Amino acid sequence: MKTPLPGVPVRGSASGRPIMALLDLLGRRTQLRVLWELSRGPLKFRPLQDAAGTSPGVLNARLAELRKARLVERSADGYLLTEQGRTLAAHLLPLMRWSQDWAEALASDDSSP
Amino acid sequence: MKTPLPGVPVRGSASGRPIMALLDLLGRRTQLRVLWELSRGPLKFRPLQDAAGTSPGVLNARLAELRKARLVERSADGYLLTEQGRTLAAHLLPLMRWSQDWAEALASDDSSP
DNA sequence: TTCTCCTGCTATAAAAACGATAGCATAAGA
DNA sequence: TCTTATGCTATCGTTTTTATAGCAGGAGAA
Repeated sequence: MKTPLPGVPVRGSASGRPIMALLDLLGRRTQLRVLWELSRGPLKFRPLQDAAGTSPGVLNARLAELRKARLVERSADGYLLTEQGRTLAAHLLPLMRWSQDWAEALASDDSSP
Repeated sequence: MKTPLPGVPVRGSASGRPIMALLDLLGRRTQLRVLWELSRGPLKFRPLQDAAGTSPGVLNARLAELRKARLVERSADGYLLTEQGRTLAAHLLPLMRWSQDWAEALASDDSSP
């Protein structure tokens, strides 16, 4: 499948704007998850597959996209975020805190209708 | 389809951890895009459909998920981010800047091998 | 009332993507 | 040589998405 990159039209947007390419790239199944798992350190193919809970075919497709986008590269230790990949992942880390607040808010909603 | 929410198992993770529910929720096609478009202000169904470049069926599914997750609600002006939705969207905004840097880096990579 | 719009969907079918699983080629070790 | 680890590719059934058509309810005009 075509990797969304800045400068080219992507699904749902013909503008080629970088943000649209990014939202399309990250909006593919397990893509955020792969980034998340790699943000903790490099992983080889199978450990990454287990960590992300996906199939080899899908993982391979995601890795190809991330490599084309220069967010991931191979190293002796396995797949590794590039410098760019790390700055992107840095934006994802605060989501962990956010998600905990979200969970609490949903829990209190549920118990007080 | 089952909406991923904190506390329940989601695709690729049985842990029920909030971050996993969030990554699954956001990793559905056009979901980030819908949040992105709504972060600019409320939109009614068809304008939102046009803005996100999607079909009514998918948009309706995404809105249902976002409403179950209490990130979006309906108002007289159309679909609107909740307070929670706005704090999440606030984490997305820096991605615009990041994506521009990314585009520049890719462009200079391409031209200097 | 009847005729248009507009809005917010639902329905359907075909195409694309995904998930689960099997298996293969290569290389290192026992 | 036999086993194990690694990084995939292949296949097939299911799910999801895309594209498009259409409908019900409400507002306003004739």
